[in-house]
Amino acid sequence: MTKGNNLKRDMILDAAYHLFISKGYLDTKIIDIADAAGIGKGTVYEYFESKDAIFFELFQTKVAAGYDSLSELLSKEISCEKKIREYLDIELENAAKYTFNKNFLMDLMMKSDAFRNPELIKSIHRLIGKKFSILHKIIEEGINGGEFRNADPLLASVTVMGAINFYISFDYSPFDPMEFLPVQKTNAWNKEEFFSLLLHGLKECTP
Amino acid sequence: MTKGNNLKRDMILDAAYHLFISKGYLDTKIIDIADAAGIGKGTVYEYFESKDAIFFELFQTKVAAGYDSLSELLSKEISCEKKIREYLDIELENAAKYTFNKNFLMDLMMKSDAFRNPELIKSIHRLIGKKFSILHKIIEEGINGGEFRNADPLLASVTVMGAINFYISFDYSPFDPMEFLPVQKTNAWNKEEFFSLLLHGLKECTP
DNA sequence: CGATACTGACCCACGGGTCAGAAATACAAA
DNA sequence: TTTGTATTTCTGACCCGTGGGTCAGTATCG
Repeated sequence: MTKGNNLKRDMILDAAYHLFISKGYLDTKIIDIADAAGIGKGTVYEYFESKDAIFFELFQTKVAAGYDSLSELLSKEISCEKKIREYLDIELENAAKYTFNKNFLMDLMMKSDAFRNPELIKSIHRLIGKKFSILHKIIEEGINGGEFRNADPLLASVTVMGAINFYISFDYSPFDPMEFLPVQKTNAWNKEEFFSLLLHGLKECTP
Repeated sequence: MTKGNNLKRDMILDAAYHLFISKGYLDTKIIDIADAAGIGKGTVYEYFESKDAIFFELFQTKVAAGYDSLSELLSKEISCEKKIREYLDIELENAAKYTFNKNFLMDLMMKSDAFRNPELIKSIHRLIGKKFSILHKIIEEGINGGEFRNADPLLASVTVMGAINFYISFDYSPFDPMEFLPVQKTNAWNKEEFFSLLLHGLKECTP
C-alpha cells in the first residue's frame, strides 16, 4: 500500500470521484473504479486500504473543503440578510461544482451510519453540524438584532436549511414534475426569487 | 405461495413493517422478518413472492393510504393559507403515525430506483407527484387569487415542501445539534411557529 | 392418509479484499 | 550498450462473508 506513484493515485481518486457522484457510493464497485482508471482491481488496493478510505479522502478534499469559507461569514460586517445570501451562494457553488446526484447527497447526509469507518461518520456529522450551527448563529443574530422577525432560531434554521437542501437537490432528484403538472423543472432554478421566498415567505406584506 | 392463513400473513407484514421503519429496507433481512414473526425463513416465501413484494404492499396500505385525504383539500371552501395548514397537518399526522426513521424516508424518497420492482418505483413517484402537485395547485391558487405574494408557484412549492420534509425528518435524523449548539432538538417541534415561518419568512413585516 | 403448512439446510450471485506470480523498472557489473 | 539481478509495481484468479430465494423433507390438519 501507499506506493510512490502519486499520479496513479490521483487517477484512482479522480475515477472514484466521478463514479461516486454519478452512481453513488453503494452502486460504485471497486472494479468500476479500476476499469475507469485503466488499471487492475488489485492495484487499487496498492494505493488505498479500502473503498471507505477512498471515499473518506474524497469527502475531506472535495466536499468538506468546499465549506471552508463558511466560518468567515460570521465575522463579516454585513447584514444578516446578506450573510444568509452568501451562505446560499456557497451552497449553490458547491452543488454546481460537484454536481451531487441524489445518491451521493443521500449517502452523505442520511446513510452516514451505513459506513463502518467511525472517522468518516464523525467527519460527516461535523460538516453537517458546522453548516447548521453557522446558519443558526446568523439567524439568531438577525432575530436578536431586530433584523428578522421574532422566532425560535432553531426552528427558523430548520426551515431555511430544509428549503435550501430541497432546492439544491430538486434538479438531481428522480422526480419529474412534468408528469403531474404542466411545468418545467428548470423554472425553479431562480436564485433571486428563491432567496426572496426564504426571507418573506408566502404572504404578501399587508400591515 | 399465497396460503389461506391470513392471520400469519398479517403477522409477517406487521413484523416487516416495524423492521422497515426502524432499520430501513436495506438493513432489514428476510431472516429478521421471519424471526420477528416467530416463523421460519421459508414460510415467509409461502406468503410473499419476494422482499420487494412485502415492501410494496406495506407502501400501498400504510404509506400511500395516509395521503388519501390530500385530494379533497383542493375542493374545500377554505382559504389557501388554511389549505396549506391542513396539508402540513396531514404530513405531520403521517409522520407521527409511522414514525419514519431516516432510513425509511431515504429509501422511499431518494433511493427508489434501487428497487428492481418497476411497479413500486412507479407508485413511489406517483405519491411524490401527487403530494407535489396538490401543494403546487394550492400555492398557485393562492398567488393568482392575491392571497399570496407574487412568485413562481413551482419555486414556492419547492421551498415549502423542502422546509416541511426537513422539519419532519429533523427529529429522526442522526444529527444532534447539541453537539454544536446549546439548543435542544425538541425545541424545534413547534407547529404554529413553523407554519408562521412558512407563511411570513424570516423578515418582519415592515412596510 | 391425502392435503396443506412449515422449515432450515442448501444454492448461488455478488462484491470487497487478498496474494502468488507476472511485468516493469532500476541499477550494477561486464 | 548489454546482461543479470534485485526491487517495485501490477494483476486477475481466487477467497469468503452475506443475504435473497429454493426445495426436499417433516409436521400438522381435516
